[in-house]
Amino acid sequence: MSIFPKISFKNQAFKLREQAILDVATVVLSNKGYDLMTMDDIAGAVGISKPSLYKHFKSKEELVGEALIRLLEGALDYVAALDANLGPLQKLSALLEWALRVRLDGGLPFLPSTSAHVREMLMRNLKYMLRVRKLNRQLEAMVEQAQEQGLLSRDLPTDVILFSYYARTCDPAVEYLQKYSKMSNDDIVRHMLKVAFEGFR
Amino acid sequence: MSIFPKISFKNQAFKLREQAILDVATVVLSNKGYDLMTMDDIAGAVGISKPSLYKHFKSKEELVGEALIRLLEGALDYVAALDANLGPLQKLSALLEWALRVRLDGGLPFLPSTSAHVREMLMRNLKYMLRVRKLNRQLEAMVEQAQEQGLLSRDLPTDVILFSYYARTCDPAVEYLQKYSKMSNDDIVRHMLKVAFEGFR
DNA sequence: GTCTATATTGAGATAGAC
DNA sequence: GTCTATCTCAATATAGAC
Repeated sequence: MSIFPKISFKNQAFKLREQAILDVATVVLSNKGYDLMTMDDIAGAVGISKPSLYKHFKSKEELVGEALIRLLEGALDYVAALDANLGPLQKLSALLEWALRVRLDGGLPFLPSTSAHVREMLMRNLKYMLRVRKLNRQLEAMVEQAQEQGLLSRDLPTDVILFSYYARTCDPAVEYLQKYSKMSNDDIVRHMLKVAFEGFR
Repeated sequence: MSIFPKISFKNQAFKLREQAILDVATVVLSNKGYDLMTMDDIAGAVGISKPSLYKHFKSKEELVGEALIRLLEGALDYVAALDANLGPLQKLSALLEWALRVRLDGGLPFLPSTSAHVREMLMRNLKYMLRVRKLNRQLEAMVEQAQEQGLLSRDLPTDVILFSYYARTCDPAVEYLQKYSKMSNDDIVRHMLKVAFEGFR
């Protein structure tokens, strides 16, 4: 007659709700952005009260940080699961495609470069920065490799390519195409990849 | 002994201050974005009180709208002043270069696609939308011409190119390069143009 | 742990004296 | 037209009952 099962069950429910909160936060963030997202929005959409929400996350900043960390971990997992036989360019292309599809499905862009406040907040978030740096190291290595193999322009500095690559993961053209063109998601992804790697020409 | 000169002089000073306010708003907007920019910031930086600021602009939305309208008019003037002998691709390149330099000098990006609130506010701003549509018509014509002449990819739909073109004017890679690389502004512009038109390869 | 009700703060906007 | 002082309201965060 241990009481552990009950506690464990409660914990499990708690964890599940935590994921539900993060899911909601992700959608709201991607729709309204950080500043316009309110804790009332989140609590209301999840179907709990605000104080309960604060039992899970002690501040708005922490909540948003965790949502972004989960996203980064998704990216890191995706990279880790990539076929080791793929070349650096294929990996870069695959990850960009993944990021675009996540966004088209209502997910978040990496690196919300939007608000100075958000950037600053994330820079103070060690857990987040750890993952950013890990992902960045891997991407930088891929870009350098691809440049060495002549698959990416050697005329461009590595950081120009790398920053531009990040920028493509949050390219606003995606939302505009989704909203104002009748294109399928597959077509949007295909075209955005082409523009990123080949340019307008 | 007409009183007109005095009134005219006052009016002139009023107009001058209006420009000063817009200058300040432009810088603050580009640094902190819409949500973090406060009317206290603006009043403080201009050196006037908040009620005086509200004599010039009856709301924050109107102030920001006017700042963005001034920017768009700069772009329209720039396009109008372009050598008529230039081809469509050269014009597109020149305008993108202009936009990047404006931003590197502390100016604003076109189309602050950042916040849903800002987008919505601008859509309601007829004066702003009038200029957006005018600029958009001209750019669309250039892209179509360039595609017909085979200077831009004919595989890509026109709106993909057009939206991506807009996105390059507010590419966050610019700020990252400015902040984290030791590159000169000229080099940043050169590289960003190359990435936009030729892609990473 | 969950809720209702409330404290607190920050920022847009204005009243009213000069 | 300009300012000081203030209003108002929305949103983060919490106190306290159950």
